[in-house]
Parts: sequence; structure tokens; C-alpha cells
Amino acid sequence: MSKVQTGHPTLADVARLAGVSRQTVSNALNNPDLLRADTLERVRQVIEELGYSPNRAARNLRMRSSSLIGLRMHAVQEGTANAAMDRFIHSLVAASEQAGYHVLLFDGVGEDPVTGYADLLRATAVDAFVVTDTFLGNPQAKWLHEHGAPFVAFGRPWDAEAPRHSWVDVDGAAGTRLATEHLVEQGHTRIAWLGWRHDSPIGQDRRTGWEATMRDHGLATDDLDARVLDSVEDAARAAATLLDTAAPTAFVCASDTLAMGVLHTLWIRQIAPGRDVAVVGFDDSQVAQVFPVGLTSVRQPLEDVAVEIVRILSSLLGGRGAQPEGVLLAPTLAVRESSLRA
Amino acid sequence: MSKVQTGHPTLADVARLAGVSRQTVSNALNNPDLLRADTLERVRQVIEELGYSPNRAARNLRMRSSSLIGLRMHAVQEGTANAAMDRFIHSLVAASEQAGYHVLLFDGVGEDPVTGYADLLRATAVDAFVVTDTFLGNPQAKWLHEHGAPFVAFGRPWDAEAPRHSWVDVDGAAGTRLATEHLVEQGHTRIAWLGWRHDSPIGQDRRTGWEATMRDHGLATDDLDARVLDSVEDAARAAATLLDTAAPTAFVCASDTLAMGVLHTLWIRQIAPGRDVAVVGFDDSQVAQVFPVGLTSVRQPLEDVAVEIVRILSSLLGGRGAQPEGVLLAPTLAVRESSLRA
DNA sequence: TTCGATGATTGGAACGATCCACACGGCCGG
DNA sequence: CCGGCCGTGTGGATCGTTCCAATCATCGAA
Repeated sequence: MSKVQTGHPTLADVARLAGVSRQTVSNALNNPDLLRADTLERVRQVIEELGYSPNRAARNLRMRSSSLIGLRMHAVQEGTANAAMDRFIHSLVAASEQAGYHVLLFDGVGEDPVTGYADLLRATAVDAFVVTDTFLGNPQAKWLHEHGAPFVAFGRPWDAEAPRHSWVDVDGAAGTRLATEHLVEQGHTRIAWLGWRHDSPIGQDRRTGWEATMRDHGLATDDLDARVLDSVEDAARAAATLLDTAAPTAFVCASDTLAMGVLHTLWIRQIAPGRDVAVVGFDDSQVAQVFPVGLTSVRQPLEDVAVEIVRILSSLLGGRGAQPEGVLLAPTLAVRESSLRA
Repeated sequence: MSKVQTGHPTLADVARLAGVSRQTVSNALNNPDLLRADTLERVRQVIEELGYSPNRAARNLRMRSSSLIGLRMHAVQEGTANAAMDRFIHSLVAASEQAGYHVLLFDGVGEDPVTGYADLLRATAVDAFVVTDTFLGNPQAKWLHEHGAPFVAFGRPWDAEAPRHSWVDVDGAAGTRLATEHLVEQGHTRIAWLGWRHDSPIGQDRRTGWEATMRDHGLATDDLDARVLDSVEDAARAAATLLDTAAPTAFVCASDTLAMGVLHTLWIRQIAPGRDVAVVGFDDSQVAQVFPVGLTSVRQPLEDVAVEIVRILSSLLGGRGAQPEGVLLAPTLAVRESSLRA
């Protein structure tokens, strides 16, 4: 042939060298059981030899799919929350790879919350989305649902009674329940709650676990319940007030940031975390792990979340128009010095 | 026409409705100045009306490019370092979007370090790579260079004398210089260095800034130089030893993790950070920001790094086979309570 | 008036894979 | 002996875009 071998080898190149048709090579890759054993072996040999990989663009065009999952990066907030984001993204990439997908990141800062989604969708640049910012009556979920775009949300659709789309979430109440039970086991009876002031469903959910556990053990909660903004300073002040008025011996917090505030107050008052007063945070962020007095914290099973999300996405894209599915996963407790008497 | 409108509109649909040829529509998008003004307007009208976006797969196939930049997630380490990773990824996504690219994440854990790169490259799934894990004589960079794959490294090629590829990096020495100068201004003269034991070029680089600045000011360094593993406990021990033997009034650390160790020792000894002994960390991680006594820390300009990387990548892909280019950016100092006398 | 140059637009070919309908040979049952 | 079926394998058509060469109209200069 006069065709000069410049770029990557193509299906046709493999076919020519193996002495078969293009279709047969294609089958060798996608439907190996259609080929006779010896033919398959011969084709595979040539593929190996040439270092051939099917061209993604061509496959995408014909298949009308990209094997890409879109994930939108949302604005960098300075809290401890997006430390978890890093772990989640990593898990999602790993899980996606297992299922033959890659993760495409995009950005929608400062614009209409759905433009990024719309563009990628219209251009058929991604097959599906993972929506993470469900904290506030997520317009994305609604929009995607209306446009028939396949997606799975990380986070429950709090606003809707009947979930119209699939989601995976972590059971916050189960997390604070774990934390509270752990503190009760350590002999604490006056366990305070330090949560968020604003009525986020997530905050409510987390508070529920503490309250229910306290009730189960017949422990008082009335004067041990404080809500502030998610800042170290506000938490420090609230902790000081609580210590003065209600003398708690332990704190369960809605976030690691709040827990840091408590630790700050303890530090100022020369109270030893763990030995004198126990503290438990939420999210198991970098901060909890690196803080000199290791901070006990509720850890979200983000690896499992990612696996579940990819599983649901796969079945969604597999064609089976299955019912919307919701998965609630239980967190674990990373126990460190801040909640141990020893 | 008998063609039923099921999926997304195509170039041909637009052309038919606008009464022009497909090529003209294509030009309207890619070479608007080739069209007469009124034709352009008419085509644009129809595009708007139909909500048309060119199909990515088809474009990619024809153009032999994907407008995707590959970034490999490396293993999640528990240190403070990968907190910066999150910020970097976000910046890279934003910068890429500006230049018309998207970021594709992939994963190469546990495998041959180059397999992930090889697969994506052969399949022409990405146009270029950003290599971030240059800490150890990066085999990736070598491999990519040999295979003629376009890429930019975040991190200097320490091993090579003459850089064969483009890179962008942050000047660590300039960072610790900033930190040390800041401490000198605060009246400190006995400023200790707490660095890493292992001889990483990055660690050496950071140490240089401290040492040179001390020398410039005629300050002693001999007994103020300690190296440990990158762990809170080891750093705490080293800080204790230094305080006993050399009585430093300030610490410059190679990482926020090490700084946390110093703060831990100060806490145990009832020494007030900032007022009594100053501490400066490196990386401005979550920890530095959320720690009750805000930790002064060297902050890498990751946003600028991302912009530079994308700029170089664009020129690389633009066809101009320019010379390999190296860019060194200066960090800034995020000053907080841990280094202030007040 | 004719010619070449320029501007605006066009139809066909190509990118490289998969889908589809069909061909070929062998095997079985009638 | 023939018709149908199954296991294999083939060649065209197709996905939606951009590249290429050619076309047509317009205009100024010879």
C-alpha cells in the first residue's frame, strides 16, 4: 500500500496485516465470542504488535457516547468541607475507571448554574453527570431531570417528597449517633451539640442523630444545644458559653471547623481535650488528622459513595430505564485522642 | 424532509433552515470573517433558534484532537500536601476552560506509571498532559518526552541539567525567604529551620531561602537547623529539642504538617504562638487557615501556576514548535497570628 | 469587451470506528 | 437431493464535522 504510516495505526491497518476485514477486528475487540478461536488469536497478535488502540473520537461519533462523566467543580470555599471533595473526586475517578469511564471536570463559576451542563450535553461531550452541590434545592437536578440527562446526585433531594432521580448520600444522623454513642460509652452524660444556625437539611439531619441518641439513653438535651455560623470564632464563643452555663463534658459538632472552635476554647482555658472534655467533629478533614491532639471525627465513606454512584450510572446508561434509586450509606467514626479519656 | 428530529440538531439541520451549505455554517462558527455580514447573521439566528452546538465527537475525529487535557490523580496521601492539590485542580479547570479545554482526570494507582498515559495517548483521547508528580526523577516526563506527547510539568525537572520539556514551578526558596524576612522584621534573630530529613530537591530548595536570608542578616544558623520526617510527632519532638538546646524564638517549617508539630510542643509548654515564639508553615493548607491560632504560611500561587501551564500548553498545541519553556513563580506569605507579636 | 483577481459560497471526500444486511460454507432433517 | 439454519466473516453505509478544490458572481483594469 502507498499509505504512509504516520500517526497511530487504525482498524484498517490491523485488518490488512491480519488478513481479515475491518469488521472482524472490531468484533475481536467488542464481541470476541463471534470469532473463531484461531482468527481471534491472529487478530490479537497484530493488535499487540502494532500497539493499536481504537480511536476514541471515531468510536464516540458512531456510538453516540463519550464514556465520559461530567463533574462540576464548585467554588472553592475556605471551610473544611471541600477537603472531603478531594477524596471524593479521587474515589470517583478510580470507580469510573473500573467501569470504563473517565471523569471530565468543568467549571461553572459566576454563571448561570446550568450553562456548563447545557453546553456539554448539547455537544454530547459527556454521557452523564454527577451532581454534588445539592445543598440548596439544587436547580441543576431539576434542570437535568427535565432535559432527560442521565445523572446521579451525591446528596438527597431534600426538597422533593418523591425522588425523581437517583441519588447516593451519607447518613448524617447515623454519624452523629455513632459519635454520641461513643461518648456515652466513655462515660459522658452531659454531651453538648454544636451545630449550624441556618436551617440546612444536612445540619438538621446531623443534629437528629445526637438528639435521638441522647433521648434513648434518657439524657437531658435542653441546655446543651447550641447553633452558630460555621466559623472557628463563633464556635469558640459558643463553646465558652456552654461550658459556663451547662458544664458539658463532651461536644458533638456538625463540622470539623466547629470542633476546632471548641478546641480553641479548651486550649485557652487549659482544659485537656479528651482527658477533661471530649470533642468530636464531622468530615474527618485534613485538620482532624493533622491537629496535634488528633480530633475524633465522623468519616464519610466517600469511596463507597463513588462506587455506588458509578454503579447506578452504569445501569442508567446501560439502557435499562430502571426506577430512580436512592442509596444511603453509613459513615464510620475515626477515633482519636480528642475523645479518649486515657 | 422525512428526517425525523429526534436527537440534537446537526450542522446539516442548521444549513437547511438557513438556506446555506453545511460548510457555510461551519465557517460561521470557526471563521466568521469569511462570511458576508448578512449571511453570518442569518446563520447565527438559526443556530440560536435550534440551540445548536457542534458535536464534539465528530469535530474531534476530523480535527484529530479532543480539546481535553489529561491530569493524573495520584494516590491520596494523608499529609497536608494534597490539600493544595484541590486548589490546583480547580485553578487548572478554570484556566483550561478559558482556553477552550476541559480537564480529564485519570488514575494510575498500582500500575506501571505510564500505562494510563499510554492508553489515553494512543486512543487520542486527550491532546496533552499536565504532569504533577515530579517529586522523584519522574519517569512520566521522560516517557512522554520520548513519545513526543505534548505536556507541561508542574515542578522543575530537578534531575536534568538542560530541561527538555516545559515546566512551571513555585520558587520555594523565595517562599522561605519571605517567611524569614518577615520574622526578622518582627525582631527575631534566632530563627530555626525545621525541614525534611530525606534529601528531596524541594526540601533543599526551601531550606536555601531560610539559610541565605539568615546569612544576609548575619544571623547564626549552625545550631538552629533540624530535619525530620514529615509527621506531626517527629516535628513536635524536634521542636522540643531545639527549644532546649538553642532557644529559638521563631520557626520556619518546610510544611504545615511540621508547623503543627511545633505548635503542639508550644501548647504543651504553655508557650503562646506568635507572642512568645513565632511559627511559619508552608503550603497554606486548610489546617493553617482553620487552626485556632491562625498559622502564618507560605502560599503557592496555584491560580497563576494553572494559568501559565495552560498558556504554555496552548502554544504547544498551537503548532508553533517553540523551545521548551520554564516558568518560576513567586509565592506569597499569608500572615496570621502565629507569627505576630501583637 | 475580456481577462484575471478577489470574495463568498458550495459539494464531495475524509476522519476511523460501528451497525446492518448479506454471502459463504457446512450441517442437519425431510 | 434440496431447503433452511447456524457459525463466520464481509463490504457498504453511516455518525457529524472540517478540509479541499472548484464554482459563481462581482469588480476593476487592460
